[in-house]
Amino acid sequence: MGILRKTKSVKILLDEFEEQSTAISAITLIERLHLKMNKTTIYRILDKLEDDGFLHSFLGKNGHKWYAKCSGCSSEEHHDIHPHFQCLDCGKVDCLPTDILIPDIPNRKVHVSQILLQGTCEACFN
Amino acid sequence: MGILRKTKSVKILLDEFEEQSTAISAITLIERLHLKMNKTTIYRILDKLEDDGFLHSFLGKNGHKWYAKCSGCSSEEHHDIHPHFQCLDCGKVDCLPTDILIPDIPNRKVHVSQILLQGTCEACFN
DNA sequence: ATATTTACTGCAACTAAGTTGCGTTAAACG
DNA sequence: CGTTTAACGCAACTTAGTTGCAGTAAATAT
Repeated sequence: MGILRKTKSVKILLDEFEEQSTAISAITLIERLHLKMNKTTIYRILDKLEDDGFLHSFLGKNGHKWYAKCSGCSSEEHHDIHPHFQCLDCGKVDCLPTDILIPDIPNRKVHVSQILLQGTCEACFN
Repeated sequence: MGILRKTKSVKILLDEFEEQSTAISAITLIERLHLKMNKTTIYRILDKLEDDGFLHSFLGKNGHKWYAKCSGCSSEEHHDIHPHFQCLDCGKVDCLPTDILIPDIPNRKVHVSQILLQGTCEACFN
């Protein structure tokens, strides 16, 4: 049901995503903010921000949860199904604007696609 | 370092994948075989069968580990990077022969791609 | 066929990400 | 300022997967 009150904790988390355009894992946030708030709070707020269409989540390598800002989503619909790129050197995860074409598959209907690419990122490439 | 001895447990696990062409999650195998072997053994054998190039693994929804037979892989190289399809109705997961084209991404080098499609499968479609 | 070696197994205890219940705190609003 | 209740912190839990170690059983040698 999304965020109802703009608490101190909510503001702190929003700031984290404002400062950084890359995706952030729940684990990273828990480490980074453990003096400021409890991990339960972090998970609950992330959940709600996702419901609100402010963040979207996906699973990185190891099946751990990552969050990144949405662009143009609402609480009604998430329409930012894009691939994510995780750098195997520095671990950074970005959203890729690139669209990957999912071909039609006979007798199946694809609703969701989760694409995680792994390799070497811009910064680590040089 | 792969399988060295063809034990009873190894044979039982190989049979599971022989009988079924779809992917099987580690959790399912643990449930299904808990009278025949310990979960530690299951995880260890699956690991080794993957090293051997007999199985490949990937993460399903929830980040849980799934395994499926390889076709034409060796202990040197896995070259069956294909998309996987998980049915949201029955939960079944298949390997898709379809190739999905990963476009070149400026200043990044893609090494691995993990594509999980979710939707409605053949059987649940009708 | 029996003995020896050591890879493999089972068990119990652990790790770590994420969840739940509940009593307390602090936003929001009259 | 007082009341309401959403949100918080804490501790305890859940569960997938891992680790260490002593005992078992494949494979190989005798």
